[in-house]
Amino acid sequence: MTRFHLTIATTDGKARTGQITTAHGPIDTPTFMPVGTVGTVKAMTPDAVRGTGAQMILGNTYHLMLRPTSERVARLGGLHKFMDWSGPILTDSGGFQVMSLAKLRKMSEKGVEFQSHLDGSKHMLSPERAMEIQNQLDATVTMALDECTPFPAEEKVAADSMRLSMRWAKRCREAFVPREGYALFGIQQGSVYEGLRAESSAALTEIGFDGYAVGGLAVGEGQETMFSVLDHCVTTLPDDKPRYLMGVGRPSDIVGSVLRGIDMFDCVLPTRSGRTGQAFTRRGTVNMKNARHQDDSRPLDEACTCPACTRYSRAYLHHLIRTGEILGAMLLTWHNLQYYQDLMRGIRAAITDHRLTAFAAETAALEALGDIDPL
RNA sequence: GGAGGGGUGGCCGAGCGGUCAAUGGCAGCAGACUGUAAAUCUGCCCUCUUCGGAGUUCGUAGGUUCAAAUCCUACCCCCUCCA
Repeated sequence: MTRFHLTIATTDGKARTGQITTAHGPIDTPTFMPVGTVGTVKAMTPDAVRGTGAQMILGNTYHLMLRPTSERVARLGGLHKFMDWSGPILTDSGGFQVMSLAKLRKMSEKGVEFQSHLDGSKHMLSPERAMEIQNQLDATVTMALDECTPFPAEEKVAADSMRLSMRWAKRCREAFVPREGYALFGIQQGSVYEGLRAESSAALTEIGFDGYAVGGLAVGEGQETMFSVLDHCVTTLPDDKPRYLMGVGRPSDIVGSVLRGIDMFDCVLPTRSGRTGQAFTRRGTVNMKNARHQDDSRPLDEACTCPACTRYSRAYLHHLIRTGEILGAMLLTWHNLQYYQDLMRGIRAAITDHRLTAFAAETAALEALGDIDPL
């Protein structure tokens, strides 16, 4: 039987490395999940995504609900089959769109009424409906519907928002249909307030979830603040269940968060940046749009094994990005995802070797260098 | 040879007496991007600047006017049609 569960192999301070067992295969933690909002990791084939070492990807309730609709995906055999991703899939609940599409939705106790950004049609997303959609998508990990509280938020506002998310979390738990190897994650909110985060943890733990996410961070508060929030809010979550920091982040954000007890991450940064010309490398973050790469015959990252680095020059990658060619977006996305997965492998090895603190310092120092001229 | 049309900042192209250092677009130079309304968005883009401004621009040379990219004259180029 493939019961959904986390097995911790080694710990290093608050950090842990191990494996999550799911109905769709194992996930080595800490893990990074590439974002595939509308049923595709943009500019990548599933094989390529898998090839970088990614084991789990994200999909999105809101986007797939509108198009092609969860009912259609279900009819076609579920999201795994539909997009040819046989591994685990986690679907966000639409909670982030509550924030990012704030102008296109109305909140009530019942749920969120979205006005489609595609055609203006109205769609009621209640906790129950969010569970139904994610079930139809056949998500391995279903996320509870929450409100991603914007930053900054007054304590009273953050409290009201968090408590609404907790009431919704309970309704999600009740509506969720348990299946072997599948999971439902609750999402902690509370903005930057320690008391609210603790209250949220207690509420979620009381309800009981298969995993716990930390939401509402990396929304403009800055790394220092995010880390100080994580310092107190992560350990209030059960330590025998996966802990997922939603929407994070830069390499240094990820390592620093692992150091504070996080097991799972997702972020659009490697894919979006890949499409807009920014590459993460072992020599700093490089903007491939810059004219200084025009005649550079060297590889983007000499130590990287991805096709962009092993088969092409910086000059060619620069040319592709410059001319807006699709291949440029593909190659840089590929590279960034490879870099992120290499980073996660490095993190896991560092935990195993009990040297994550040093590893984190190196990552942060590298990022602080910024866009240096490498090699 | 005749009749028209036109020459505007790297390119294309608005403007047609003052509110014009001159709309836009492209190219160029940078920046941003954190549960994706993003192959997107933002800034700069004549020269100098203490960023308040200052100085030179709209084919060339004159002229009219308080004021000209805009009106007049001459000249130099370019395009279209006719012969």
